[in-house]
Amino acid sequence: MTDAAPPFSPTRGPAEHAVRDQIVEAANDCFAHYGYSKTTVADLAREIGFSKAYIYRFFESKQAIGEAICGARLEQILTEAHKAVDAGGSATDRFRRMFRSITTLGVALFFEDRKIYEIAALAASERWGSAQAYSRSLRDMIQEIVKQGRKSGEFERKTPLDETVRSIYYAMTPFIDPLHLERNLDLLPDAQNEVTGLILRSLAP
Amino acid sequence: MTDAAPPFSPTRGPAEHAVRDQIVEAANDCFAHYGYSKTTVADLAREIGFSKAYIYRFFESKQAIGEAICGARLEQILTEAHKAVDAGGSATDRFRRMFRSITTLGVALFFEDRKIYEIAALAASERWGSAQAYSRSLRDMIQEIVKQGRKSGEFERKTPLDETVRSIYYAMTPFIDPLHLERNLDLLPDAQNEVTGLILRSLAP
DNA sequence: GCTGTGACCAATGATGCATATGGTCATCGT
DNA sequence: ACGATGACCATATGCATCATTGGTCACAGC
Repeated sequence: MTDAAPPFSPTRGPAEHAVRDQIVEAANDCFAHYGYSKTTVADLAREIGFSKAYIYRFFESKQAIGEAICGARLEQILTEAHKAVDAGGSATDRFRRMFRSITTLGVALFFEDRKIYEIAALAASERWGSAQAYSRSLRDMIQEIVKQGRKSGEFERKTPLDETVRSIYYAMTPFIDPLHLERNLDLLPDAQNEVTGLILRSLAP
Repeated sequence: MTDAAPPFSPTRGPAEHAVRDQIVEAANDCFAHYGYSKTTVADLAREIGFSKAYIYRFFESKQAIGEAICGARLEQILTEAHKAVDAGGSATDRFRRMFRSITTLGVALFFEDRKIYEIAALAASERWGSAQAYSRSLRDMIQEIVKQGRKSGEFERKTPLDETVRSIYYAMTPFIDPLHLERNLDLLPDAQNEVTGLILRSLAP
């Protein structure tokens, strides 16, 4: 198991360090307040009382800081989704709750923390590591549910697992990917439920 | 049956008129060459040897011209897709060919007529009438296939037809919508086949 | 009534430039 | 070896200015 740290975001310097945390904290505040692009590295430096150069001892670039913020928030969503999944029930129920919580949390992020959402959208459009890690985790989650459903006889077992998982993920995309989600807000929650239905029908044995 | 004309694009003046055709032709050339945004209405006017003001006797706006161009091209794609569908076979085969031809033609447009593709992307992102008409036609096509598959006993009949059609359409989105398609080029053709599989499994009786 | 236009306006866009910004480095103090 | 920085550079960004552009209208010739 890899630890809490995102698999790979271009970072440097000591991984555990008070100053690193300070930077992340300041970035969280500033990015959420003024947005990623309008926050300068100098702003962050001033905020924590160090020089700009020092920040670059801990992060390779401004983007790396953005990835850390974005990645943390996405992991938070994943954690909540996992909670929803772990609440038990059939694989069908688990899938429903998983999908539903992911989009609900995405929408919440959009309305309650727009500036952070924008970072996530940027991460998605530029394929940042944090976004890739997020989608990989999501596919892992789907895989777990499908595996369980197959074991319990709830889901079909003919289609290769990988293929099943990927195709489900693609079908979910319009309600998962920040770039798509914000364009589909007016379709919620109906469209999402209908796609859930389609996916579950496709899993029927 | 509504005629060849797109259901509603803000147009005006006589529907059949040599000058209208000239405008469309010039627009086709200029847009394809220089792009929609870099072609000015004055350019089109010069091209056909009339004044700019005269153009506005036939089109309510520059966008309306863009919609005409875009709409025509999208209808062309639909026509080709229809051909592929009408080639016969089971509903499954029909669906496969339909989906495949739509994305293939989309990709072809992207590589062979980038500038026109960009108009389509713009139309999608701004929800132009031509884009809406396209998606409606697509849903109609899906519906026809599903209906046929249901009649022949190939597809399940429990789910409401409308819901089935919409959910299939959503699942196809990543490979249909210009905005999504160009971001997913690297996944083709595998991902598309996998989603096709998922959709067909969901239709199993 | 139909064909056709030049003059005109508000708003959007290019253009050029000063400033700000991301990022590096040599260096200093401990 | 670690903590920390100011000076520095190339590029990106904001900004003020001015030119284009989308769009309208009153009017002219037939």
